Amino acid sequence: MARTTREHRPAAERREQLLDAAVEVMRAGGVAAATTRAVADRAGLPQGAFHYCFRSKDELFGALLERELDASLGRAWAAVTAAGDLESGIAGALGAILDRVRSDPEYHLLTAELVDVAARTPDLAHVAAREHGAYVEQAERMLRGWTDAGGVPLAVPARAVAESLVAASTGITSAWLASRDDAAAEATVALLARGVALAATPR
Amino acid sequence: MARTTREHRPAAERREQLLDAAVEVMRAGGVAAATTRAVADRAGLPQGAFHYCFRSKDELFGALLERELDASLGRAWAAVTAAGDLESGIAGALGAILDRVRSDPEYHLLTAELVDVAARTPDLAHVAAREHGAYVEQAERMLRGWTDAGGVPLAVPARAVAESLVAASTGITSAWLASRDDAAAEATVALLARGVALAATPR
DNA sequence: GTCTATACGTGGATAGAC
DNA sequence: GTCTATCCACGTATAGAC
Repeated sequence: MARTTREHRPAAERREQLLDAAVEVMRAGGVAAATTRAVADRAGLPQGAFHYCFRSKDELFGALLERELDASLGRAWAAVTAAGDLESGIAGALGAILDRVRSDPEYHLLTAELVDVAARTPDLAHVAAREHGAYVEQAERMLRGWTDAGGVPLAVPARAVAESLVAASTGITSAWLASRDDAAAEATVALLARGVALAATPR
Repeated sequence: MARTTREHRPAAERREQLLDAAVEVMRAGGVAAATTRAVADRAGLPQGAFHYCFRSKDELFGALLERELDASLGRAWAAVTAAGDLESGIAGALGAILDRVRSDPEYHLLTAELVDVAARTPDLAHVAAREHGAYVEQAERMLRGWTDAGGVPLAVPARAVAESLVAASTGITSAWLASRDDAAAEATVALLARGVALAATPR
């Protein structure tokens, strides 16, 4: 027998429910699949619920973008702790990111698509830019952690090295997502790690 | 006064018209904006014309993907001709790609989105993979051209260097598309070019 | 072969009941 | 605050005129 009434829950909780559901729907079918109906259905809510949690689909989209990118950011360079020399530290970091992508390709395909869409949408462009900046900053912090502790001096600004690492990780990631070629990805990790380390260290 | 009849043109020509129109529509509004109506309108054709040129929207999408990626590929590393040493050759190549992206950001945002969508779509995943492979191959050919001519030996397989260059160019491109930071992008080009050259050359 | 008119489904959003 | 019923615009595809 169908339940006629539904438990009343605070709107904030419903929002989270809907955001979770949106991610699930998008994982399976991409951004285009996330209609208000599909998202609400997945969340086990009536379609109308959508519009008293979010004013519009665009608003959900913005909220989703911020939440997922922040979450993704938090996990990005986290796995990397210690490092012997600079090269193996960088290789470890790039390898860790690659592993995360390999363990959940759909999710990372989704975040890539989200960033693309955000970069095009005027209201959301700043989110993509801010996210990129935060990503670089985190890489820079990681680098400084190593250099301060291990006494490895850099021949170039840490910021520039950080930018290069972010570019490298993005490139490696999207190459793997397109080709699914493990060997090539690992070779690229090794070569770029070696290269960045060499270019960043005084000779 | 409205023209009541329309000139009859061969279907192949209509297809090109529609593909051109699809690119224009997508540049402005992303992949999602490319509805059959919008595309046909932009091409100056009735909506129904769509369906005797393409069996479905998916078919247009596949055709578009192949055409644009092939075109993009043809232009990718073409600007680079000669090079003094390996490092400046690589820097020139990466810089040329960055310039192309800067001169037409919407278009490159679009190709990025197209690749994302293709990678997710089962029927189209092979297109993304093939494109990536072709891209690497072209970079490898460029490298071989330099090494054969200039007598610059490589310490690692040319293929691995090529993979790294493709990853680097992708990463640099998407960083710039997100941040629009010219200085950072140029610094990354320089650092990665230097790094790849150092890592690829016997020490 | 080319084009028009139209059917049918889907999607976003709202008004108002509970 | 929560939910239902419904509106209207849009999107794809087809049937059939020219």
